[in-house]
Amino acid sequence: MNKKKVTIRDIAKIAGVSHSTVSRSLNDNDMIPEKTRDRIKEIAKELGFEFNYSARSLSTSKTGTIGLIFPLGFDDIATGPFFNSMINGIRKQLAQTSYDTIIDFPKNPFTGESNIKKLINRRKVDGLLLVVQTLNEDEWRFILDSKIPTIFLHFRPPTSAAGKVEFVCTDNFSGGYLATEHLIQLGHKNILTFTGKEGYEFENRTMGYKTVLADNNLEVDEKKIVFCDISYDAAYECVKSSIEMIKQSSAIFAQTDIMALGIMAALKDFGIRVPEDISVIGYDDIEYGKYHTPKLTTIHQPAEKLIEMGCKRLVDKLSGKKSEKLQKVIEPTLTIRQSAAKV
Amino acid sequence: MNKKKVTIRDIAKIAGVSHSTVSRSLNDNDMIPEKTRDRIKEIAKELGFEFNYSARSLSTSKTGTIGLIFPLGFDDIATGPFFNSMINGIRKQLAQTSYDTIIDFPKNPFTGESNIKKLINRRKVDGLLLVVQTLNEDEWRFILDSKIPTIFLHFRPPTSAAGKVEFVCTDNFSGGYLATEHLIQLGHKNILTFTGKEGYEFENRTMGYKTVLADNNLEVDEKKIVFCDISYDAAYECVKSSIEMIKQSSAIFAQTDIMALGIMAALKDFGIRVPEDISVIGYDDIEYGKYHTPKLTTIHQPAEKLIEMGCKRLVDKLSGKKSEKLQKVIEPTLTIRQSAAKV
DNA sequence: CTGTTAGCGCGTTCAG
DNA sequence: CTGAACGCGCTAACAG
Repeated sequence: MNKKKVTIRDIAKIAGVSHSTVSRSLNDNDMIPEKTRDRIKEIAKELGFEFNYSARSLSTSKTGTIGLIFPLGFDDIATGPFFNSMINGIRKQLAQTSYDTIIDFPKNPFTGESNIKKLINRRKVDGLLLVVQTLNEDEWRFILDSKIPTIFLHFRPPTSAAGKVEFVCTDNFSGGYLATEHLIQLGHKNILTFTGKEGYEFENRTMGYKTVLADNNLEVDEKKIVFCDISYDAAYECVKSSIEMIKQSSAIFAQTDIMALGIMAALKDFGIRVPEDISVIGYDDIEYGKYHTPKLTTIHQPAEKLIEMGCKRLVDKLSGKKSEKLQKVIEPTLTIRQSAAKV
Repeated sequence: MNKKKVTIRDIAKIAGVSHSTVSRSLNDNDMIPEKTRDRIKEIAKELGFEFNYSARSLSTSKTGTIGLIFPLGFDDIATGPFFNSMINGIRKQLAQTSYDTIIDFPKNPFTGESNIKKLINRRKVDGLLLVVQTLNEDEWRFILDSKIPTIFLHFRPPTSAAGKVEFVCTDNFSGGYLATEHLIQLGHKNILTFTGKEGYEFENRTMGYKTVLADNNLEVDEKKIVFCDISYDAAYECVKSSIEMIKQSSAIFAQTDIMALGIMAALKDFGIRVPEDISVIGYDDIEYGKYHTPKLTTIHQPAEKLIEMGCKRLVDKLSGKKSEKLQKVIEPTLTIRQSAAKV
């Protein structure tokens, strides 16, 4: 068979034209009469020809691949499901284009080297999709200087840089507000929240929690904000250490679904029923929430929409297609199931 | 700043040597005295130089990237956790090398095009890591003809091709045997198994189940093999439709952990206690199994080991390092927790 | 040991 | 409309 890689010159020879004619035909250049183009495409197809992207990149400076920077450490039960479905969503979205996807951690976990800089320097990608929380000064300068099209997905870039950068993320303040408001509307007055120890998204969710409390003339008690690692286990343990306070409350706003699951497991061990004795609302809307008993009421992050917008915009930029600058905060929505009930 | 990409010629000019000397130095060619090499490397580092991989590939035919073919549809609760941790394990393993990773579905979900062929044709990768169940004739020929180094991970290549190909997978027969044997040792005689409707891995697990039953002079009853979709929901429903048979059994071998979880949820709704009334053993050892009540007894798939072996071997092949041909079936192990008990 | 000279495969002027 | 010629950045003979 065709063991040797076929090049445009091979096609040229067969077609009896020069290799530039082949190049033009395959790139749909109007200069070449359609008849010739078709004939050449036909031959190319028969030979199973595809451009050699290395050669092509060298002369066009376009690689035809997008760099997806995606964090490490999300294979655990803590944050896994959400990010897992996110990565698949991105892959699916990109599969609709002709771009290939290089996936990398933000930093090399062994050397600490910045993969963003690496990919740019090696000229391996045309654009970047960043699912990262932070970037250091160095990386910022690099991205900006290199002018490489870049979109932040899910995480919001630092406000100082927000103007220069494109992003699409969800409104965590609004999500926190929404979750707590739902609890209030169910008649709850004494509401605890379990939040993460770090990360602006948690700060914002907590801010939403506080705000809606104040808006409804309910007391905001700092003690009711329980800081805890965002794993199932940690949430489980936190319940134990906060059990007295919990017994005096009628509802808990868990700032991740996984925490909600850990909380509910611990509650069960204490003989506290959900939602009869206490209501629980989560955040993320991971698939598993639907299968839990009781089914988890939660805040839905519109990840699909976010991914679609981000990927489309990046591809538009890369292909020179005009579209609006993307700087968008999407509103999360409330998904009512069974774990939160009237007081 | 250095807005323009720096090339080896720029370095050459600064160092007062020719560009080939720079190339040789940066590639650690012994011909160049170490002193010169160091000086040049120093300059390169200061300028933040990295090779332009397109150019490099064009002359060496090496891209410095590995293609990871990873299936679609594993973002769900059904099979998600296992494959999710697998993808992260591979990423981590590859991060220890200087290879970048292009990730792709086996086929483009929209056009149906083979991404394996695409990546090879476009000359985008040096080697392939295949986490796929099947390959069509066309793809086989392509891989073989192109002589691109390829390793099958997790899934075993069709036996007809097993000789020509390198792979590392786990022994599903042995896993099925192990799981059922554990149940037998606990004194169970009437054992059901919930298996998937398709996939050789399920066939083999079932074969292991049957074999150990026979080895222990226990009846093999085809009715006790419950075929069901491998999702949580499907398993849940299957329990309902098989409830009479279940009531006459004392143990269930669920061929995935997720099915085990669905089964246990359904059992609970029927007021059947695990493991007091019935024992359940799973397969996969997903993280969540540890958090379930009761904690799930299951078969552990040595994914880390498999990944390490596969990635190392591929990198060895790519770098020309001699190492043994990889054609290995790894034994799974039993992880005893709480969901299976003495009869 | 080092510089010069060819390509690698493709895109792109620039003539014709 | 089409072909010849050059260059992208790098590696690899081939001389010196």
